[in-house]
This record gives sequence, C-alpha cells and structure tokens, in this order.
Amino acid sequence: MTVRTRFAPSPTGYLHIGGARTALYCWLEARHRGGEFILRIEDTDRERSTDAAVQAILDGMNWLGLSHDEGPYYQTLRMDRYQAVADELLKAGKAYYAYESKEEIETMRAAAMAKGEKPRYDGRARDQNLPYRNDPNRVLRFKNPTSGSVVFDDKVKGRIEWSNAELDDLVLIRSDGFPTYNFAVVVDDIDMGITDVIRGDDHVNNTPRQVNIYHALGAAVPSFAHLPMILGPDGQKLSKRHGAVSVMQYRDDGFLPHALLNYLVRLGWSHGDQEIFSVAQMIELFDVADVNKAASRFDLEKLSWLNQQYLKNDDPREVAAHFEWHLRAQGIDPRTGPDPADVVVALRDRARTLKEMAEKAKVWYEPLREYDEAAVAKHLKTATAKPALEAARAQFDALSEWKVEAIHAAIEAAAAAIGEGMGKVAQPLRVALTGTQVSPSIDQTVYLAGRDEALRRIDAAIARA
RNA sequence: GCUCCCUUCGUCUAGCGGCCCAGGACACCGCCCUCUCAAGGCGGGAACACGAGUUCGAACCUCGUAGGGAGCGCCA
Repeated sequence: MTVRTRFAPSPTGYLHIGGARTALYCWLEARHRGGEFILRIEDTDRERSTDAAVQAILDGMNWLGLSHDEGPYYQTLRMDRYQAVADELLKAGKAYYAYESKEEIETMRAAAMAKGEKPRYDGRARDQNLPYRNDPNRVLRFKNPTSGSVVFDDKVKGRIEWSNAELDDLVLIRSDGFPTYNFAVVVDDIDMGITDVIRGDDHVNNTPRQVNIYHALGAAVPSFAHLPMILGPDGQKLSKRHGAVSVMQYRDDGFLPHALLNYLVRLGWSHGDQEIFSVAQMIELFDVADVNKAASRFDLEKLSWLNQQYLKNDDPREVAAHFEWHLRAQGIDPRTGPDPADVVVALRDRARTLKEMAEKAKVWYEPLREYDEAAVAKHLKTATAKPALEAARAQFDALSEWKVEAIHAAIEAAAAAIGEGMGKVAQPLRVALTGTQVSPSIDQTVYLAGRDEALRRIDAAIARA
C-alpha cells in the first residue's frame, strides 16, 4: 500500500512556524517512503475560516516548496458525505439522536466535576433510541464503547492506552448540520486513504475517540505520529508577541526558504551530528519515528547562522535572485548598480540575512550623500590620507581592466608608492567610497562602485582631506 | 478537579546498559589571521530535574516526587 500523508490546517490565519514544521514532516515522510502528500483545508468552522487564510497557507507552502500531490480538498465541499456516514452509523445502532439543551449539558458537567470526574455528557439518551425530530438542540452522538480500552502505537510518543471509561459520547453532527472535527477528520482520512496521520501533539487526546470511530466504521486504523510543540524563545507558547510567527514574515526578514526548512527539520529531529541538510538529504534521511518527544524552543540565532551558511555556500546567482527581491523591497533598482551576484559574493560573509545584505548594499546603488564624521576625522584628516588617495586614484585611472585582482594590485602599488602599509591606503579609500569605516575588503568595495563612480568618490574625498 | 504526555549544557541535540567523570551545533569568552567589519582556524567555560530501586555496571530499565505541557466543547 502506498504511503499517504496529509497536512490539514484550518484556514483561520497564516501558516505559522508550527504548522510549517508539521507540513514539512508530513511532506518528508511521504517523499522518503515514495508516497503521496495530500493537502486538506479543514474549514468547517464557518465563523473563523476565510479565503484569505486559505491563500496565505498556500502561499507559505509554495514559498517553502512543500508541494502537495492531491488537493486541496475542502471539508465544506464534503457535507453530503459526512451526513451519509452519519446515517450509516445511526442505522447500525452506533450513533443516536440526543436533544439536551446547552443548559442541561452544562448541569451534567458541573455534576461530574463535583464528583471528581471529567466534565462530560452522561449518555442519558444513549439507549432511548429517540427518533429524528426537528428540534434546535438535535445532535447526533457517537456510541462510544463503555468498557475496555483503546490502544494505539504512536510513532513518536510510543504506546498509548486509554480507558474507554474516560470517554463520553461525542457529538458527530452538530445541531446546525455540520460535522464536528473529530468526525470529519476520520471520515476524510478514511476516504482519502491516509495511511499515516502526522499532526501536532495537541491532538493525542482526540486520538482514542477517533480510533473508536474507525472501529465503528470497520475501517483500518492509520498509524499516528504526534509531533511535539514548538515554543517561543522564552519557553512559552509561540504567539504574535514573540515576533515573527508567520512563515512569510521570515521571507520578509531575509531568510532563504531552504534555510528555514533546514532549521525546522532539526527542531525535534536529528541525524547524528549533522547540522546542514539539503532538501534531498532530508528526504533521504528523515523518518518520523526518529522525531523527539519533547517540545523545543525556537531560536532565531541558530536560524540566522544557518541562513548565512546557505548565503555563503549556495551559488551566488541563485542567491542573487532572492537578493534582488529584497533590493526592490527596499526601494532600490538593481539596474542602478553592480551585478547583484557580485554584491552577494562581497557581502555574504558579512550579513546573516538578505534584508541585512540589501541594507548594506545601498552604498553601491545610491549616490553617496553622507560621511560619518568620526570616519572622516580618523582616516581623512591625516597627513597620509591625501597622498594615499591621489596615488590610488592614479593607479585606478591607469588600470586596463576593472577587476578585483587588478584593483587589489593597484592598491598595493599605491601603498608602495607612498611608502606606507595597506591600512594607510585602504582606510581612507574606504571612507571615500562608502563614507564609513566598515565595508567588505577594500578591493571589492572599490570594484563594486565601478570605475567612474569610484573616481568621483575619491575626488570628493580628496577635496575634504 | 480528572486523563494523557514530556524532562541531557542558556538553546537545538547525540546517546538507545559498559565506547560517557557525557559528543556536536548555535550563542558566549579568549587567542590567531587581518585594510575595517565579518568570515575562518584554534582553545575555553557550560547539562544527564530529584529520590529510590533493578544490575557486576545506569543518562539509558522500573517506581515514585517535583516541574512543565496538552486535553476534558454542538472550536479545530
């Protein structure tokens, strides 16, 4: 039987970090085992579901490259099917109508609590075989087994046993005719042939009741894997207060999609001491059974480090495509300056994100307007600054080709000409070219400016020296 | 309240009874390299929640305790 996994978000907001990791693990498990990955939108909560959220989830998955093989399926389009299965259960005597009001149920719960038990429905209509009637309180409830226990082997949590005495007769069909979550997932997972249910561990508590429904329907129970949560840096539940929660926010903040993927795959899973995984390696090595049991915290520092690793090791041309996106996002036209791929090479050791890179790259795409006063005082107002700049200018002007190596040699020649070390030429030049004391290596800094602009900036600096 | 789950350096983790007075990575500190800043190299500090068992031997097995989390809806 071919493996089929699914990611089933409810469209009530953007794709967040936790959801993205769940989707990644489902996707990897399917790819690793040569199976299929299905996307299903659980939109039965009509109050909170929006089309915008559906689009946001699709966008997030698309950016991460988590392609689905089937779907998206929408639960709201499957209402007839849930009703049909419910009727089946009713006919088989495995479900029944109940008509208690919210107040009555509330009273039952309070009574159970008072006895030191869980708040739940007491099953009073269970054996009454009440007929269908048009009543605003009408719900269809599941006849949960009253004795014995439910057992399932969770691929990450291990064997979990649950006494049926702890479970009550859950609602299958609400009074508004919509199925409840626990019923709809089971019907969907059966219909869609899902073999491996991989989801957040906030669902472990639902699993025993779902297993009972599988049994009542005579369907094969899939294997389950419940993933631990991702916590914020402070160990608290991830929320908007912790900054970026939406996956797309990470794109805006300058992260590469596969850096995020790499970070996410290592959060709760590992393969020996390996830290860097290409997507192909993830697919080859991932096994959901190796996922850790405990929750983990999100650490932006490590994500940033990983991002820089990819910035440094990926093909500059590929990084440049993402880099240009960020240049534009910051209002810079890439055509007004050097080749973005060259800029990537110059800045990838100095920036952890593409956003940071784009900010640092502005000097080459916009005219130099300001000088840092401290930089001017320290490196331009010296006895050697002017001769150094003049010597460098002469060398640059005479260069037959404008290349980093040639520029490097020219600067060395200029230093030799005035009898000083590299530093005495490099620093004034750096201030001349960027207005600051910090930039990539001086030859690259000069190169990226282009000869005409470099000479212009040097002339302006000489005038100030 | 009840049920279920979890617990190795600050963080992510390796470890699946002897290879561990616990390894790697991020972060941090120091040194080296150096035209600035980085990157890189080398080195350093830093953890098995606690208590009982089982065993010749426990981070690994069992049971408690403590702490944390999830759920107990006609929400998903």
